[in-house]
Amino acid sequence: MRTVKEAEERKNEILDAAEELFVTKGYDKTSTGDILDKVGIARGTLYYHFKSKEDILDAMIERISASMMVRAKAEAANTELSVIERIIRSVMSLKLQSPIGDEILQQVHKPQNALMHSKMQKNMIDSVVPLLAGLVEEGVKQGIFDTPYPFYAAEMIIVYSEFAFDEEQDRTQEELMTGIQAFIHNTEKILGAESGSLTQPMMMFFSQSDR
Amino acid sequence: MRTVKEAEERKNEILDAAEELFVTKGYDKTSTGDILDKVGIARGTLYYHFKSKEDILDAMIERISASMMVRAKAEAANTELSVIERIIRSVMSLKLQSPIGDEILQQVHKPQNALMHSKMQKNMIDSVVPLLAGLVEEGVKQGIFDTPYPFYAAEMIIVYSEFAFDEEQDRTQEELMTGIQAFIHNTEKILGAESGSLTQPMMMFFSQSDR
DNA sequence: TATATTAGACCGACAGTCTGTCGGTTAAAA
DNA sequence: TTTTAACCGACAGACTGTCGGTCTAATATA
Repeated sequence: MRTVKEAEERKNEILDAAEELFVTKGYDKTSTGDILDKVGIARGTLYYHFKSKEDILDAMIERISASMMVRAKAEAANTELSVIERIIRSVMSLKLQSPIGDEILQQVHKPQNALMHSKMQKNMIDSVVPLLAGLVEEGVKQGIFDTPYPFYAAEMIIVYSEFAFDEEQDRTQEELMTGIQAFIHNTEKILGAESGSLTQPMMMFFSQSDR
Repeated sequence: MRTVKEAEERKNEILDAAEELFVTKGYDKTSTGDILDKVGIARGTLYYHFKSKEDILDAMIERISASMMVRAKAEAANTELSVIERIIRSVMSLKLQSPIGDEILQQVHKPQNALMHSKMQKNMIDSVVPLLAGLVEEGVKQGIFDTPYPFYAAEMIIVYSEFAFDEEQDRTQEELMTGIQAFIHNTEKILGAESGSLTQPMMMFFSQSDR
């Protein structure tokens, strides 16, 4: 009746269960008991592998974040595309293809999940900003951007996009459209890019991908 | 042995105690029992006035936020100052003179207090952005700014400043200085202001106020 | 091949803490 | 005297993390 597995395997089983529960029910409302039931293990086993509930959350975020960065880095390294295209694709790779489901992400942004949300956000920003900063620098060298602060330009863009395109912000379709236009406009200004130089590739991206 | 008070008075006593505890110990680590002890009332009394612990948090944030907005609005309405000065002073009034203590705010930004932090942030942004947007519009009319999106310009500036000047970001003194310069630069770009037009009043502000 | 040993994985009862409820009590106004 | 708003504290229910002990499978030993 007792199944023994390699630590890594069990850990992943636990993380799988936790991820689904945290994301559907929320972190606070998921009890360690829920995870126990889902995985089919005893209390002691959970705490043998993780030192606390929050430890599970951290590991889960680490896992998600790592897989997202693989995608983003791949997009950023694709030298066949222009710098602007690479920026758009690597930033978008974080928004769209969420590692989990799709609309489930709405749950992440409920006030209850503040801890999960802020941890994911921090983790994401920490890893994406340097990536984007590199692309911006490249753009500056190529003469298509003009800013003395590539890093902080990247930071401001990422931080704001993280906020503005959160599901939590309940804006109408129209507000969202204006918001996107404004975002593009402001981004061009911050990067010191020519007016409209981002609009074109952006539209192309959106028209080729479904949503 | 039993003291009866007006509901409003008790509520404020509870909020006073909660505010100090939440801010020093953190929201999660403060138990309702702690609040009970501090105020010197019984469990039932607390739940007579507030429907849950989170309800207390919300009320507390409402109270803080309201008092902050009074200051910010006063600065924004002071027509003796230039638009740029009013922007600086109203935004700064949120950062500096925190309604609580000073360095205590560090606590607010620990991961534990994610709920409190995000609620305060959301509340703040919701109320400050429209205020700042008004000032930006005024600047556009006066010809010192140039942007087709005053509201979103304001939003981007506030959201980013909220993030960048969080105590949580542990940056060196030097990084902070470059960060501020970059922030000013980017802000000028977003507002379509002349290069350097923000730097001057900003310096003046910092030199006259101690910190 | 058969048996003993060991270490890592696992179990579940339990202590301790916390939130929110509820029936009942008291002080002060009507 | 009655009524009502404020107050009390015991208690139910839930949850997290701990701990002593158990099992399994790999390895060592005979």
